[in-house]
Amino acid sequence: MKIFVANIPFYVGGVGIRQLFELFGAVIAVKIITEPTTGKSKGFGFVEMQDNQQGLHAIKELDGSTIGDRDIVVKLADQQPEEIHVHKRPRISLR
DNA sequence: CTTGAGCGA
Repeated sequence: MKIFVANIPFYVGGVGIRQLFELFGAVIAVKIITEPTTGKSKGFGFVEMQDNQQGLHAIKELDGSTIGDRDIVVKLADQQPEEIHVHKRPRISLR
């Protein structure tokens, strides 16, 4: 499941957020949105978690929690991944 | 552009 995280302090990067969510389960990917030019964090990002239950649990526990000086916002992302089938076959293309 | 609402290329 995909999770939207906002109000992240600018000095906090992907690793920090990852560690936070790994407290609740396996994290597939973390993406902090950054300014392409400067590379500075926009203060929000996305976390994708393996298990939906753990994801919901993470949202429940982490939303409103405080990192440094800011209360972060954690909710379900608008656009969820296509489908969560455990048997994701690799897409092979031979050249 | 020493900046804080919002959902990414």
